[in-house]
Amino acid sequence: MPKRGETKRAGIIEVAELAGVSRQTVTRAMNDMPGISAQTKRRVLEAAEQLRYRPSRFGRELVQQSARSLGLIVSDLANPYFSELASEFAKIAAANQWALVIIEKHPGPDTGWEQLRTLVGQVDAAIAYTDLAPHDIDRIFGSLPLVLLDAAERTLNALSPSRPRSAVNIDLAPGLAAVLDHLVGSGRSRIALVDIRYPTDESVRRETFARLVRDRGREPVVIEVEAGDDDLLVGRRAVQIAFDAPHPPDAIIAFNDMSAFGVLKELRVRDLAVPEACAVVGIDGLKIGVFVEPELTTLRLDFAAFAQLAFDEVVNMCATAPGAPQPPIRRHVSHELVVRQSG
Amino acid sequence: MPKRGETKRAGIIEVAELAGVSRQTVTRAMNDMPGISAQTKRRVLEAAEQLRYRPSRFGRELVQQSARSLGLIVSDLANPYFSELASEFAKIAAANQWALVIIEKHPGPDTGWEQLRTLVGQVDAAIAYTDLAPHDIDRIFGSLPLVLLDAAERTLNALSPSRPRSAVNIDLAPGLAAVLDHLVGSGRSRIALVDIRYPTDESVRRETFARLVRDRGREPVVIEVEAGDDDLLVGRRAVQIAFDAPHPPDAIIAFNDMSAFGVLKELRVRDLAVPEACAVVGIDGLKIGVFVEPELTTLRLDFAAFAQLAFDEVVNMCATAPGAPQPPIRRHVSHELVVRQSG
DNA sequence: TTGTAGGCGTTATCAT
DNA sequence: ATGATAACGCCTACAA
Repeated sequence: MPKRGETKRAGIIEVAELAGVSRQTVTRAMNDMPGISAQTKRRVLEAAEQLRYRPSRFGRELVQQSARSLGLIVSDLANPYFSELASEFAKIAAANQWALVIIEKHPGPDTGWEQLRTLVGQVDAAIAYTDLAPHDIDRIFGSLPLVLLDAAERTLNALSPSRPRSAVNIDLAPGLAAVLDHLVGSGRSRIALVDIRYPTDESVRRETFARLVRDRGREPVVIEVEAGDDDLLVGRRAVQIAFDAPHPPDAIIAFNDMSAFGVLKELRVRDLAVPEACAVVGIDGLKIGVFVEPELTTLRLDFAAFAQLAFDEVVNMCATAPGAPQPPIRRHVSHELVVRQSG
Repeated sequence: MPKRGETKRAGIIEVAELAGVSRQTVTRAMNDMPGISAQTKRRVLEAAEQLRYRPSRFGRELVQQSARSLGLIVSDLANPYFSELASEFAKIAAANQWALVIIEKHPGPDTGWEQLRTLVGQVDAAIAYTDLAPHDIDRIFGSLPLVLLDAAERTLNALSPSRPRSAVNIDLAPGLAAVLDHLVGSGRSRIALVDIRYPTDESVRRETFARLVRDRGREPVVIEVEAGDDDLLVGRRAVQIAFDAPHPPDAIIAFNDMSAFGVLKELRVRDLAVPEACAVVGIDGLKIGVFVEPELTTLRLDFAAFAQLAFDEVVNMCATAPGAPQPPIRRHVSHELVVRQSG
């Protein structure tokens, strides 16, 4: 029964009738299969064209048991961090004949909960970069294979153990150590970290940073900034806080590249030369880091490798028999220091 | 017959048997439908959980005739222009319960032709921002409803008229007129347009620009640059060309924001003050336009409106009966001038 | 080269 | 409240 107003689309049967052949012959023609004469094939394709026939995904996928649709949940695709990552997933997914379904889940308590469930229902596995609570994760994804990206330890530990859940996390310590060596080596003494306060936060960054700085005989400075919609403003705010205080830093490691751009901007507004008066280092290695002046020194994440790890794990989970145990896999990636002009 | 190594996923029948009920009762429990006792429902859900049961999309969609999967083809999702656009599509699609499938088709003759067909087969309609030849469009999309974004007139005219094809194009003239009024009004006399040469190009930009400039009693300057992988370099190259020539411009309208960033950068390298020595105006209105120094004056495109037009047209095409005529719809969007610091 | 039969997993309809 | 039956549209296997 066609829905209101819509006429039913032509099916394989109509095409078969119009072409005067069997359904099977239509299948052969449409899918470039052998065992059909050129003439019959042409007649069938003409009939299909005339009826605007297109094989139904549903019927086809049902019988072929395809299951190659990957959901990627990010908070905001307009954020270059997520779009660069999504771009890598697009390449990897395409190379493996998976469709990549992008789902935006903007931060906030219960924004579009039902919507999310609907979208997730269209997908055979998912990769999520989000700060959803463990409880919500279980409710939304059910027993769908899911790989979490850069999730808080606390979240991971609270996940239902019977569900297929893995994770790829970012290990900040090695990169941070490399930056600190670089900054200390170039004579910086008051090194600050911009740390955005998130509700789900764990302060693990702060502690790692403080330890690493002390290891190098310097005193750590942590600039705490409230999370905002706009990381650019977060960066500017960080500079305001740090430079309105008694002992301003001579090096700033931003929370990420986006906030580093804000740091650069506010320093320029205050006529503080970068890197002479203050070095600035970002985290992520976004492509637009070379757009600004001076070009941003940063800890680059290998997005392609990051995405590949997650994708491999998804495929792995999908291939595991449902009865077999699904030990949650934990993988890690870390950064590489890219020294440019800002530090 | 399960594929190599993989065990068949639990189906509704297994769940029904384990719970000791009929398939229909399982359906009722899984979908929160009425007509089931709380106790039975709980028993069924437990059985489902135990078997890691998840209703098959294929079976479900087959019987429900869903057809709510939208493909978005872009050349490079890591390019902020496309990701900001894609982000709007994600919001619109989600609000209408469509899944958004992102497909990257990087420029180049026959890169992943078969791959593209496979992906397109997973989708019920598509929106494409690409410079594919009309011939390839017909072969790849067949009779799939398709909306082209900012396609060349030549391409549109060559499309097979029997296929459901519409288009939303960008009308540059109104925005360009606004910029020129602004630049002339602030005393600029040698106004240049950076024009990237693409293979499929039509030089329509150049002509519109030249006409509008002459209308205002100034002499147009067109800086032609070969297309490259990197719009930033294109912008820098444009400045090199223009300022190594006898009469450099005092205002540059870049091909897009990304190349405008390159223009800004090269001007800074040459110690030319912006906007004093040379005004710079971008096109697109990307969010990162406020990240650079000085902030970029630009012609902003309303991405949300652009996407909404395309989406509405897709829905419209899908709702049209296959027998009914499908007159190709052509819609247009234009820019709004956003004056910031660079011009 | 072509046709026939069967089943993929689900939901809708109708009967109990 | 629950169950039996019939599609949904397609492809694989086999028969002609």
